[in-house]
Amino acid sequence: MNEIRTIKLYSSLSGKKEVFEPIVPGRIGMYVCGPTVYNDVHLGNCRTFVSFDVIYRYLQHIGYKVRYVRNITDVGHLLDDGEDRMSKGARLDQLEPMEVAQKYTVGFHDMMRIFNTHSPSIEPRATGHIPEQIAMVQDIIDRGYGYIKNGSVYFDVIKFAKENPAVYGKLSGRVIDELLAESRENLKNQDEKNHPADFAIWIKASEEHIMRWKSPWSVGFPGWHLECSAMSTKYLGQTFDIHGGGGDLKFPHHENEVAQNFGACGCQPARYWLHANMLLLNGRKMSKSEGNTISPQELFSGDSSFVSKGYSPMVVKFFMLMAHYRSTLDITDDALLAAEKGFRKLMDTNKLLQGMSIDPRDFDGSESDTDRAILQLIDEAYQGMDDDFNTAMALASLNELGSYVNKLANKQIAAGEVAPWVLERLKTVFHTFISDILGLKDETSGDGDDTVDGLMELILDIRGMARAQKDWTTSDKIRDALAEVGIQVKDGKEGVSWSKQ
RNA sequence: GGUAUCGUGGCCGAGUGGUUAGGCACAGGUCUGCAAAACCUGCUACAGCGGUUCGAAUCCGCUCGAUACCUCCA
Repeated sequence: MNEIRTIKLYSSLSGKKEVFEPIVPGRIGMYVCGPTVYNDVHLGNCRTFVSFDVIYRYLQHIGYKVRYVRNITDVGHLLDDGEDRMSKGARLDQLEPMEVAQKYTVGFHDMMRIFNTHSPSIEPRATGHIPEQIAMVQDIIDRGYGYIKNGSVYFDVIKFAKENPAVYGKLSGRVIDELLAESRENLKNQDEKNHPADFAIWIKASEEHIMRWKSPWSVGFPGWHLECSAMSTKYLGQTFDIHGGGGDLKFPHHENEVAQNFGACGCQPARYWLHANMLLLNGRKMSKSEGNTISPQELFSGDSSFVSKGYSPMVVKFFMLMAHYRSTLDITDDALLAAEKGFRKLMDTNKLLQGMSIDPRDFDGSESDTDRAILQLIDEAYQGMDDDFNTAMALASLNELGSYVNKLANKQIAAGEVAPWVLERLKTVFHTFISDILGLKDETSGDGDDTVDGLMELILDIRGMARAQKDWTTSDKIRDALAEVGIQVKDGKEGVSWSKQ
């Protein structure tokens, strides 16, 4: 068994990069906050889940057994008026809450498939874990951090923060004194909470509320942050390795999650907290109300004033991976155009590489500078991933490796300069990074379509014959006609190849 | 207002106390029947102002700007 590579990751809890050490050697428990299924999936959501998908894939690639839990939240998010989000959606659409949840869950899964992400190991639903949530509310009450008001249960943030000053606020950088000060002013517009910073963990359902369950305190429903605490505990244990999510969940969601877990068990839920950063559109945050937004579908179809054309899902994914997951990423048409070209080039290079072989008789038997450079770049690709999953760095190395591939194909590097085993290693690494780690796939080439491949072979063969006779009219006609249907013919030193644009 | 993060060349975007990130675009070249593709070369930047240092774009301070969070939000 190979030794697992040492990786570093940036944890929001400590605010710095740390060397990752699993609780159980060789195994990782990772929890990522999934979507609330009351709406079509947001593009920013896609970036977060693509980021964690790559993290999941890489951890597995380097040898960890990973249990990846990503929830579906189908209850528990409150609106301003206290109405549950799910039931509001239900009323508007005249659907059962579960119907709404089902519809958007399916849509979410479709989108994740379009982005070629792996399914989590477990995808628990909040409504499927009501008993666990009720049990956790009881634990919190038993440990003195919950109080009951008219059938609802609230988490006593002030008491918790005072008794655990090193815990509350650490993740999001909140200052407890400020929390206390701020509150006095707000004390007048009181609701049931003792303090504005407190939050509901169980809510008594009003008469017309459709989603309701029996509990010791009332017929009601669980609070918004509780499902993640309860489900992560159930499937990964009280303390697990990695907790992830979008950066905007840091506060209050994750901070309160920590408080709940700590309040229930006296321990930190996760050792490392990872947060993916936001997506911007033309330098500004995406906002529906300001019209500064684009949906995944609009991005794919080009049906939006923000883009000049449609971009395929893999181009969008590649674009996301060109940036580090912890940086904000600005979507612009120019940037997407650049990503599209870069992606196609990488795919073409990979295709070229996978078809290459070196005749051992050409190999001069010595290790060359080229060999060393290639091995060095491969190492750098891995180092990039080891360093907080820096996909941008890994892609930069792949691009540089790609230039060697092309040079080799163009005979600008002699075949004898690359050792056969180095070429094999390069082929494996390229394929591994593109398919297994980054989860990219070539969506434009013939993709094993024998009919298309056969036809293209015939067409290019005829063109070759025409060219041999210097019949430029015929050969150019073929080239131009193919270009019109989006097929680019590439005349190389080693013969003709083609790719779909 | 409070709290964070960030501000990199024409565009996007890594990185970082002293050495070329990478992609796209652009210019020149090689190759080619022509073109495309590919390859080579060039464009060498780190918001502004101070400070620390032998040396800072990288550390510190201030200013300006951006983004996020401050109980809807990936």
